Amino acid sequence: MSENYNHKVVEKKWQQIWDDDNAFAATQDYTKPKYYALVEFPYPSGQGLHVGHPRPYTALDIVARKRRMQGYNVLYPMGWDAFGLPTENYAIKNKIHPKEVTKNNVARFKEQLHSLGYSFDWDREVNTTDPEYYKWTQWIFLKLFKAGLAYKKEMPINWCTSCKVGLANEEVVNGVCERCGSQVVRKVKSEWMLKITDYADKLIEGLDGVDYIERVKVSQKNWIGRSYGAEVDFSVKDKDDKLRIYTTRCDTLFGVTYMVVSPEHPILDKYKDEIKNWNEIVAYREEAGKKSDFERAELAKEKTGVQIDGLSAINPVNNKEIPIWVSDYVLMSYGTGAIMAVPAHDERDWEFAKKFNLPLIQVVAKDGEEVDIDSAAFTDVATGVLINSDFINGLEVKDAKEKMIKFLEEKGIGCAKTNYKLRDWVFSRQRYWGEPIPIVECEKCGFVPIDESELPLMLPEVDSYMPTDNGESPLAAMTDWVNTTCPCCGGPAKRETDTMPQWAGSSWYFLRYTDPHNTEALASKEALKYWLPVDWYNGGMEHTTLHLLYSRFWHRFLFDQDVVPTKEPYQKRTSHGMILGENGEKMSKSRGNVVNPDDIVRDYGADTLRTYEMFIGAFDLSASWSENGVKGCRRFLERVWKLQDIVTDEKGFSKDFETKMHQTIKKVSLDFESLKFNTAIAALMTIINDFYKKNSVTEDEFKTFLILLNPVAPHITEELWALKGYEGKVYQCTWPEYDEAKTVESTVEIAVQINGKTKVTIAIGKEDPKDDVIAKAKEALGSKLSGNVVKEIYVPGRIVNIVMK
RNA sequence: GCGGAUGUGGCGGAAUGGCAGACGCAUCAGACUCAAAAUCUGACGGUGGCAACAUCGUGUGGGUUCAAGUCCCACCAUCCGCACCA
Repeated sequence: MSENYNHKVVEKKWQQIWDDDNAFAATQDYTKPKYYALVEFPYPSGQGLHVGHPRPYTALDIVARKRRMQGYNVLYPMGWDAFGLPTENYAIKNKIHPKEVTKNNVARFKEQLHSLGYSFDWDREVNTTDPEYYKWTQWIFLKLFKAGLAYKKEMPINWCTSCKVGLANEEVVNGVCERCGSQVVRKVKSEWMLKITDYADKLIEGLDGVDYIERVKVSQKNWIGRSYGAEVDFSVKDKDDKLRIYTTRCDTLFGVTYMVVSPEHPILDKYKDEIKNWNEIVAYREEAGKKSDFERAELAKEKTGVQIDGLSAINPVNNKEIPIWVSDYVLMSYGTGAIMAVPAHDERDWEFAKKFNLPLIQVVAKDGEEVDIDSAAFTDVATGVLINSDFINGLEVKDAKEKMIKFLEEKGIGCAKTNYKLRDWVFSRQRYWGEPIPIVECEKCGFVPIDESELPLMLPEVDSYMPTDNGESPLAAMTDWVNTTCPCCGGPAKRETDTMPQWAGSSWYFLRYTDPHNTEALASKEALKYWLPVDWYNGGMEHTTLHLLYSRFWHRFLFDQDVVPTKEPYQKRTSHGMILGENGEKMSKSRGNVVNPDDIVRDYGADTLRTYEMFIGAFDLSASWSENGVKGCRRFLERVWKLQDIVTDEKGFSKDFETKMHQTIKKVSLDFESLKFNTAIAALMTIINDFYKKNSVTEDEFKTFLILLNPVAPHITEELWALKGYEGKVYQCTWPEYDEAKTVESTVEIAVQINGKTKVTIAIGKEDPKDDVIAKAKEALGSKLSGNVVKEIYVPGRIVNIVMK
């Protein structure tokens, strides 16, 4: 009889052996077929590993281990996204240098990951806070700057009152800080910006060539928010001036009954002396200015606005005079900050017009029939036909748009225009623990990049990391660091004191893994050419419009700069669901439902944790933790362990088991590829139950089983392999192939139905002719078969259905 | 409001249009044990029946089909994004 399964001894032993063997290092042999599997590197927080981390890590560990056994040179790396606020806050609170905090946290994380038996190539570990790493983050920034894609701009930013830091639009969720949940207010600051908007089209088009789950593609497209329309100039009456608007419905120009400008629109100040109700306008503007964009949207239920008394506009297509209003439903940050209002065919305009009693003119009719526009705006583009619109009358919306644009362009009063919801990326953070921005400001030369040879621009030691209320980075107090000379003219200059956001280091880390110790370049051309693109990248849905979009932007830029060989960084993107607490709620300290993976590894073992997290349910859906479920997986591994007692010396698969073995190999192989780990494990559970039923396992059946289970539970399978004295180690084995022909049973049990309802089952030969099967079925049905047979259906190897009246 | 996803036993979840509920958990019964735990064996959607069996059953209502959890139409509920984007 075998000894008991002692996971503590077994797991420690094999982790040591893999380390000693350097078993999972990617090789430099660029002639072998490669496979690059990637999971998002973690932020090494003080809390240590969360039970949610192992889900994606195990999933791709399974893929990586399987690919190695299939002969690929596999790169499955891990690193640390270690800059960031929590570390800095912890450092401030406990008066330890963030560097130290990071070091300790990384050590803890690494130990935890190690205890889970992942096949990461630790020789390629990267850390975004390492100067040898952020040297290249800064280098990329300089490239962006030199390409004109990084610029500094005075602008209202999202300011988190608690973190005391500016946030990117993507980091503001429901009007509060994505990280700490505190209120976000507007604050005008001079900020570094990255022109991600220049890449909007490329980021949309790049999605066509990659294999991302659909919802990621959809979200990114929506976030970029491209729309095709036209810009049209309306002249201001009695002024030599124009008011430019953006519209996606230039076909409705004849239906314009008024215009609306945003409260921040410059035309207001320009003509303030002629605006009779200036006081009223100023009051409205102040009221609107107090609200954040979010609040404006929140309070959108009721439209507000003020008519400008003293200014009016002329509709360029029919020269009609129309009033101009000010309202905060028009945003300065989108389009031109001014709109033409067509209340008959736009819901917002309709609402506004109803409230302020403005006229409606119907210019689009449903299939040519006028509709009732007093009860609702008519916005259906598909069935719309133009009316009351002069030269575009009778045209469908699509054609009317085209003709109108042509007209506008000929007359020089408008042109086709594409717009985006995407804003440029606010890249400055008023914090210490981030990459210094390698720019100096010279009184004479303006913003000047420091020389590449000066990189890395090291983060200096400071006395206090405390963020300041005045919105300046703690670095600003370091006068001897701040004051420098201009690389251009040699005169006095000041260093930029803001640092980069956390998203900087994570926007290119996957490139560094390909060649992490390179001191000449971010990675060698050969390494990049061989390893890129990442074949499979798994990460959280929450990064869809942040990290994933940012890194695609940087990568595409680096492609344009001829630094990287592919347009897109990731060939395939999948996403995992969250692991919730036992009560179905999100795990959190305050809810008291947090599970610590260390406890599970200690009590049940890493293999059990890995198996459980893969068995818990569909990979892309969230799943609730269940301690009983963990026990069930441990029980399964116990049964695997005891299998060694019934293994024989017999080679090959036993005759009656051949089909089952091939079916299982097929099922497991395919399921691992399509993230269906739960059904793969179920198949392994099923076959082990069958092993016990026949009460013996041949050597080859056992070996095959161990190899199939190995990616999920690597330690126990290696140990059993060694205990049996089989040659080599499991991770060095070749992944078993299945023979399609042998997955098919020669005799099958099929259902016999009458009118679609199963009555009996019969065993038939797979190749039996229809007549024989029907005859057999009728015989089995016996007396149940009474009445007129209308139709006899036989789907080979599947089902018999007798249709009766 | 727009977009996306989900809806199947007591629970987590399986099902290329072809025997709904694989696999696991929980529960119950039996074996082993002085006893318990562990382990092993068996039962396990509802209703009726001692039973063979019958009948209903995959969010709701229609439809297509010999056959629908699966396909089509219309709804409902929950979750997640986005949200005055002209």
